[in-house]
Amino acid sequence: MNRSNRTSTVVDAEAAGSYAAWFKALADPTRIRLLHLLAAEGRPMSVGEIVERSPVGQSTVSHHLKVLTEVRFVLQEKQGTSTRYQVNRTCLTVFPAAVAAILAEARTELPREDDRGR
Amino acid sequence: MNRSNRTSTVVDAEAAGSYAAWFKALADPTRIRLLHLLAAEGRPMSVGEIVERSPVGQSTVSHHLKVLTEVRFVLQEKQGTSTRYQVNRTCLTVFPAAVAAILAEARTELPREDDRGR
DNA sequence: CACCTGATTCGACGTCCGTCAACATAGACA
DNA sequence: TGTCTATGTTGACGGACGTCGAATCAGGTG
Repeated sequence: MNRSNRTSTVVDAEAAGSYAAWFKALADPTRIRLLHLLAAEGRPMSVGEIVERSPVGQSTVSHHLKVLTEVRFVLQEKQGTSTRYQVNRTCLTVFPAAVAAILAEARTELPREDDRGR
Repeated sequence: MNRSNRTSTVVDAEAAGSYAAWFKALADPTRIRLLHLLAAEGRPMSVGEIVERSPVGQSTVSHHLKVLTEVRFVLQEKQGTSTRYQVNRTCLTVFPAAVAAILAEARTELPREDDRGR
C-alpha cells in the first residue's frame, strides 16, 4: 500500500480548507461549551435556555450557534417564536474520520457527510 | 443515568479552553497540510524539505511548525544546523478522545496526554 | 389592533491571526 | 577565523474574530 512517492493526497488543498473550517468552528471555548451542553443534554434546546447556562450575552450565543450551524455541528429547528438547537450526531462519525485522514490513518474510510438537511 | 439537573461537566471552562487551543492549531489550511504531510511521510523532515512542498514562504512554515509544536501535534528534534519535525503519534489517541468528550460520548475514557517531553 | 417576548442582525471596538520580507542566530566546514 | 547554509525571529500590514449593546424582526396574546 501507499506505493508511490507522491504524498498520497487524501488531504489536498481543498480538503484542507474544509477541515480547517470545521476545526475553526471549534476553535473557541464558548462554542465548545455550547456544543458540549447540547450534546450532554441530548435534546433540542431554545436559545434562551442556552443563554441561561452561558456566561456570555444572548447575541453572542446566537452568533456562535450560527457558526456551529453553518458547519452543521448543530441543527436548528424553528417552532413559532422559538428556535430549538440540537447537536448533529453525524459529527460523531465524520469528525474523527477527518482527523484520521489528516493523520494519515488509512484504516478508516472517510464517510460521506450526506445527512441531507439544511 | 444522568440523574442530576446539573450539566455533567466533563468539559468545564478550563477544559474548553484547552480543547479550543488544540482545535485552533488545526484551524488553518496550511497547518493541516503541514501536519498531513508529516503524517503521510511518517518520518522526521527538515524545514527546508517541508518548505519545498509548501506554497508558502519559509518563515511562514517555521511559524506554523512552531504553532503545531506548542500544542504537541508535532515534535521537534534538533540536529546541528537542521531541525527535524515529525508528527506526534499520541494525537491519534488523545485527539479523537477529546472530540468524544465534547460530544458527550461517554464510552471513551479520555487518556492522559503523558508523553513526557518538551 | 397594540403590545410583549424571544431571537436575529447591525455597528462598533479591541484583539488576534496569516503572511511576507528582512534581519538575526547558530552550527558546519574550509 | 571567516563564510556558508539552514532555521528562527521581528516588524508590519491586511483581514478575520469575539464580544457587546442597540436596533430590528417575527410570533403570540390580550
